[in-house]
Amino acid sequence: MVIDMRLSKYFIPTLKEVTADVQMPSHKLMLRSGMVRQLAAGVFSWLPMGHTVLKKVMNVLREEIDRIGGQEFLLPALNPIDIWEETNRVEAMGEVMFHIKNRDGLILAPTHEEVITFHARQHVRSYRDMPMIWYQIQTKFRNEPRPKSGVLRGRQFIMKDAYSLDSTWEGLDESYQKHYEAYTRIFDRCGIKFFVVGASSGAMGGKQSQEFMVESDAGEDLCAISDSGYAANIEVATSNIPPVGRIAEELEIEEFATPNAKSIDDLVEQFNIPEERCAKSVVYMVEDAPILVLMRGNDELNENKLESILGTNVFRPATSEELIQFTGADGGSIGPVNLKTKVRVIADNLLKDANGLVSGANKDGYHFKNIDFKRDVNIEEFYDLRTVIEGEPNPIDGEPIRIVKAIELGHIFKLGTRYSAAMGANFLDAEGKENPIIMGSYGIGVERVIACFVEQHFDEYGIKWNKELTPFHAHIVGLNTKKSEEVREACEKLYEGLKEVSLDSLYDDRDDSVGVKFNDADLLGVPVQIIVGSKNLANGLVELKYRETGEKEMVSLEEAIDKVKSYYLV
RNA sequence: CGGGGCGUGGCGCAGUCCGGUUAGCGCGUCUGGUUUGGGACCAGAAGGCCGGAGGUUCGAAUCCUCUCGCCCCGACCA
Repeated sequence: MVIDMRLSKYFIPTLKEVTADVQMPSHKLMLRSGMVRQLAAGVFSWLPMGHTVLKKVMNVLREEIDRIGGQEFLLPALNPIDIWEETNRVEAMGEVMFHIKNRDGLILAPTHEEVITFHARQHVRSYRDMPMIWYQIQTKFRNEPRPKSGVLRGRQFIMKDAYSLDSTWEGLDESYQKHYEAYTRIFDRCGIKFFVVGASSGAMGGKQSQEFMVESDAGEDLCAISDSGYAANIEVATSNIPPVGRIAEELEIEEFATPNAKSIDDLVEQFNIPEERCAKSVVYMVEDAPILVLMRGNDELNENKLESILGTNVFRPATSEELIQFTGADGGSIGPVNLKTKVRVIADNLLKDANGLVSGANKDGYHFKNIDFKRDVNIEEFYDLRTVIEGEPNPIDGEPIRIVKAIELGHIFKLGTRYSAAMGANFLDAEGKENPIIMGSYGIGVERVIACFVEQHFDEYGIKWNKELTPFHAHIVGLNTKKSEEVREACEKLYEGLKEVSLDSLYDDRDDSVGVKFNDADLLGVPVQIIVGSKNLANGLVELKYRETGEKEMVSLEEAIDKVKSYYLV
C-alpha cells in the first residue's frame, strides 16, 4: 500500500502564525508545521506528518527495547480500580487519576505497574519463568492540574513503559542496567542531548531511580549538576555543607518576646541572630498526627525527601487551628521546646547536636534562645531534609552545584517488591520457597521525545529533522509545476525513483508560488530538498539542498536519487 | 485550588474603557485574469446571531450577573 504523498493531496496544514500565548519554539513549530493541533487543555491530535514522526520514534523505541529482550504488550487504559486499591495507589495518585463517572469501579490508568503485576501474578510461577521484560507503547491519562507547554505536559499522552520481572536482586540490577543502556541508545539515535540524574521515586515507590533529562527553560524539574559530573534531581540532591555545630558558650535557655517576628528573616533583622542559629519549624499533618520538622535558618524543606522518610505522600501543612491545638501557638512562634502536646519531631542533619539556637516558644509572640539540641530537646530523628542551593559544593568532589531547569524524558526505577508484595505476585525459588517478584519500571514520554528534539533542532525558518526521525527522506520542491510539464515529469521521475529504492519523499506539486514552497520546505525541515525548476532542468540538472547546513549542489536526476540514498546510508 | 489575562468569519488580530449607521484589518478560501527561483499582483465574491445564558436600556461585541472554555503565574518556609 503506497500512500500518495503529493502535497496537493496530503494533509499538512502549515501556518504562518500561531496565537500569541504559544511560547516554546518546539510548540510553535509543531503547530506551524501541521504536526499537531490542540483539542482541549492538555489534549492534542496528531496530524499525518506528526503521526509519521511519532511512528519513527516508536520504531526506535521498539528496536531498542526489543534488542534487550523486551516483549511488546498492549494493555488497556481502562482499569478496574480494585487492583489499584491493592497497592494503595488510589489514594497516592489522588486527583491525578481519572475516575469513570457513569461506571463504578473503573479508572483511566495513569501508568501500568498494577496491570503488569496482575498478569505476572496470573502466570509467573517459578524462578525459571524469569527474567522477563514486558513493555508497551500506549496512552496514559493523568488529570494534571495545569497542562502546559503544548505536548510537553498533557492530560493524555503516549508512553513507552517497560517492566522487568526478576527472581533475584542481581537480576534486577541487570535489567535496570540494560534499560539504562537502551535509553542512552534511544536518545542518541533520536539526536537528543541529555543527561542522567539520580531521582526520587515519588508515588512509584521503590529503591533507586534515575531520570533522563533535557536541559530547557521550559522544563518543570530542577536539577543540581556540576561540570565534574555530579547530577541529581533537586528532589534528592544533596550538598556538602558543614553542620551548624556547637558554639562554646553554654547559656541557659531563655524565653524572649518577639511580637513582630513572623519569619526567620524578621528574627535575623530584629534581634541580630545569625540565620543559621535559627531553627525553623514546619508542621505537617500525616493523617491526623502532626509532625514538626526543624530546618536550619531559611533552608527550604524538600517535600520529596520528607515523603520518602514518611513513606507516604499523603500529608499536608497543618492549619492555623491545628498548630494552636498541637503546639500551643500559631505559625511564627512554633518550636521543639515546650510543645503543648506530644508531637513527633524530626530535624535536618545540619542541626544535629547544635546549640545556641533560636526557635519558637509555642506561645504566640515568644521565642527561646540558647536552645541546645543535646540538652533541651530529645530529637531522635535527623534526616537530610533540605533543598540544595546553587553554588554549594556537591557531595562527590565539592565542585559547585549549578541548578538548571530540565524536561524529564525518561525515568528508570528499581521497584523491588513493592507491587508484587502488595498484590501477591509470587514465584517459587530453587529451594521451593515462595518470594515476591522483583520488579523494575522504565518509562519514556513519546511526545516529549519529539518536542525535545525540535527544541534542540530548529532555526529561524523551521525544523531540522535528523535521519532517524524525519517524516520523509526527501522533499521534492517542484517549481511552477502548473506551467511546466518538464518539471512535473522530472518530479514524478524522482518521486517514483526514490520509491523504488524504498525512500519516502514528499512531493510539493501544489500550484503555489516558489516562495510558499521554499518556506514550507524549510519549515517542515526534511533533511534533503530536491528543487526542480525549469531553468536548471534545461541543462538536465536539479538542485539538492541540505536543511541542516543550507549547503546546495547541482546534480542530475539520477545523481539526486543516489545522493539521497547515500545520505541515509551513512 | 488562589491570582491575572483572553474568547469577535477557517487562522492571526483591532474595536470593548466612553453603548448608537451596514462589526473592521491582515492571511486564507472561491471566480476570472496577469505572474512565477524565496510567503506575487489586479478585479470580483462568499463567509460572523461578537463563547453561552440571563439582565439593564429606545438601542449591547461594548454595561451588570451567572456560566463554559483556553492561556499565564503561583500553590511548605509558620
